[in-house]
Amino acid sequence: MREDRRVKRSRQMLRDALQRLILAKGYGEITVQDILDQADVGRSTFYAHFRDKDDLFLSGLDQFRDTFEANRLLSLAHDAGEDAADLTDFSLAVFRHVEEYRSYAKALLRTEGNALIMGHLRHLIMAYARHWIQKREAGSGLGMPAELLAHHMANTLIGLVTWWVNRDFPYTAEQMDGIYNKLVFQGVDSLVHERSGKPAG
Amino acid sequence: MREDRRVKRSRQMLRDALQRLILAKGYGEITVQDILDQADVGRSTFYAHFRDKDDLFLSGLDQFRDTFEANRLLSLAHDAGEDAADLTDFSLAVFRHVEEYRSYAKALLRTEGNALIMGHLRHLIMAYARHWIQKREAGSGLGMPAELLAHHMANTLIGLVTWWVNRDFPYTAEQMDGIYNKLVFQGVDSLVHERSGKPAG
Amino acid sequence: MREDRRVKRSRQMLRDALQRLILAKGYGEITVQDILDQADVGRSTFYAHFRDKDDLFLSGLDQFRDTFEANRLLSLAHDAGEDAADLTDFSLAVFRHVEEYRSYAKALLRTEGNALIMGHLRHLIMAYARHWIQKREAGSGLGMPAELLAHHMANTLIGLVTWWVNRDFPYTAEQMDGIYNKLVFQGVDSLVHERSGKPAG
Amino acid sequence: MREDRRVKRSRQMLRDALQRLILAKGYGEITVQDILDQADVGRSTFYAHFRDKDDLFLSGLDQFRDTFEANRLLSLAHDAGEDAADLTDFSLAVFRHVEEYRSYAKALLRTEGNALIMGHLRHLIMAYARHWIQKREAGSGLGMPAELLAHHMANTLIGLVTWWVNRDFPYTAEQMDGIYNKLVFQGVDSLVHERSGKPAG
DNA sequence: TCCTAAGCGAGACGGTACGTCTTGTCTTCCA
DNA sequence: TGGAAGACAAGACGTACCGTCTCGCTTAGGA
Repeated sequence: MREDRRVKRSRQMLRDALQRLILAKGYGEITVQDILDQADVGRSTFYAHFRDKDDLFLSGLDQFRDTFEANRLLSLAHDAGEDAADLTDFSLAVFRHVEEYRSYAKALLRTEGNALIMGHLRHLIMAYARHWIQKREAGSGLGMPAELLAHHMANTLIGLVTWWVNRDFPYTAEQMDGIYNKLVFQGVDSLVHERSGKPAG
Repeated sequence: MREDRRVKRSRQMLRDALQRLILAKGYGEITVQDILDQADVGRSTFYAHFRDKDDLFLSGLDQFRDTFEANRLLSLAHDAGEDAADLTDFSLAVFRHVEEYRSYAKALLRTEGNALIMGHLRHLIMAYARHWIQKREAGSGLGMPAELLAHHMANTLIGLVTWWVNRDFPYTAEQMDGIYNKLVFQGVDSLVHERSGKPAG
Repeated sequence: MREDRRVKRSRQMLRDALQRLILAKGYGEITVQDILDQADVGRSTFYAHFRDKDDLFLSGLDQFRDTFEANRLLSLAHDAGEDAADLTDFSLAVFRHVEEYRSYAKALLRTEGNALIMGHLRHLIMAYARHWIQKREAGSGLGMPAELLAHHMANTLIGLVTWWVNRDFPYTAEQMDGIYNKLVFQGVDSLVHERSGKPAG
Repeated sequence: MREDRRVKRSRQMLRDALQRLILAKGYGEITVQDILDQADVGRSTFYAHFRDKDDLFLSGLDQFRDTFEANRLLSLAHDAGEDAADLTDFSLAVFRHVEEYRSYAKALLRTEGNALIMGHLRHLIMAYARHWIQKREAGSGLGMPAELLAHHMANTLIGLVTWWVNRDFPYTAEQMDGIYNKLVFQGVDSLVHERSGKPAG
């Protein structure tokens, strides 16, 4: 009976239901019963597959990440010979991805913060940041732990995305990525001292 | 009968109870009943004074902020003629304050995130950031909204504090403040002495 | 706040609700939620007062017993000088009581058996039986443990009542009591006028 | 696949599993899932063969009855010419049978009452009682319906067995049968008026 | 000093959601 | 292709908290 396809179906129906509900009322307001009704699934089925609402959400997030990753690598396929998993590409991909799913992103941030997703996202982003740092670090001290740096880079990206989403996307993804790079790599001083008109498009 | 002094006493007992409980089990695990027991106060009294647990917590936070602010200004009293409320001083004061209340800070961060306090803190810090920005901005465009910048500066400070607390204070407050200033004002590039191949966003 | 009268009221409302429901659908089919709805009481209130449905039912049974006992003694008040709590009177009182609450009795027996009430009833009746036995036993061995006898007398009463109720009361209470006395005290042989060939066990 | 022998095997495995579980935890505490696990059988298999737990139990009971009946007749084989199915013989056979399976009997009575088995047993016993009554009744009125009498005779037997089992078999089967006959046929009065030492063995 | 409105503790209450459990049906796989 | 495995819907259970409420007792501050 290996891998009954009903199982996969149930799990997906639950994920879809949750997603719909997030758009409709925001993550925090959703009860397990809501999900059950929306997915037309029995209570025991839910708990057979997921520990709780967060677990379900995270499982969706994993799928999301896979999709994101696939898209990102695909879009960089032509970039042969180069290391595709560069942080820059990564941050831009993040902004673009968020832009693509704007309404979902807005719904997720409805409840200011959502420690769950933020923690998860940070972990994910930090992996890329660590990678980038390792490449640059070679032979030279950083003056601070790589971990702290990775933490900072991830935090900044998340912070900008949050701001961007909450303000209803006042810039393009490319502009946001420009801002991100400036803030993280050059710092605030570079803004004050230079005469700059607009963030580089 | 206005301003029965029992009122003030009840409120303070509740705040103290919450604080003790935060140290004991972390904010998230505390129930209203816990607070009632700890403060030896009736349920109706609690709800007469505070809307809910968060409200009580925030009321404590306001007190905290006042204390913090008083201390900070006091410690800068000698600094006559200068604007004491400078951001630099501010960030250092934050690190020092957190250091002073390390166990409380750790307890608060036990539940990764705590959107409530973080949101509140960000607002507070952003006020200082806005002030700083206004001073530097004079006459020169920033290339991005001051609000975004303030957001970033607050976020970074919060991020560093969080990292610092979770890693159990591996640096002094002064070192952390140095890191903060470097990351925010000079950016990551300044750390990497070999010119990184980072292309302009 | 001693003996908050709300408490008594809640408990009584729950008991009444259960009684109504027993009449309506039989004990076995009733869910806690049914009771809550019927009594217009919150779930937590229910569980604050009773462990579960059976507990509620038994609490009602206790009331019932008190009423029964009060009535019985009252109706025997004139019978001065004699011991009113005689088993004979008791069995008749039982039949009469059951007759008075016929519909309730029928509802209770809907689910053949109901070990809960039967066990409880047996205990109650055995108390009377023990009393009767003690009076007769004086000085003469019974040939078997008094407990066994009490058990038997109670069982027989319950059995007759059950049969009577299930057959829809084909006799009067007085007739049933006569049958009960004959079966228990004289035995089956007394019914069969031809001397049966029954060999001694 | 005529009468697939798997079918018979499955049915027997389920019956055995139930029996083991009854000994282990008492009938009432057993869930269908317990049986499935114990029998190492799938859920659908169970429901393919039995309506529910009671059905399975009853099917085992039928087997049991057949065994009982076979034994009883066998042990009376020499008694040619007489009607072997006499009630007296029957009651004694019951006590002996129960004695033989004492641990199983105890397990079954763990949950005071068990309306299911009791109802079933009563039906069975009543058949014998009816038979006995018919023989004695010839030509003489009983003063009460034969059904009621049969009910009473069955009830009493069950009651005694229950008491016997719950008290851990304080008498021999023969002694119990003596008590049974005395209580049912002579009645309680006979105990009080006669000077008797011990129930007739 | 009295007395009176408020503050207060105690905790009952209705309500909501949870995660667990068990049942009997239904779908899929496999021999 | 028919039987076994087990996924599933349904829904009851008892628990945990919440925020509202109803009590009487105590107590402070104005008369």
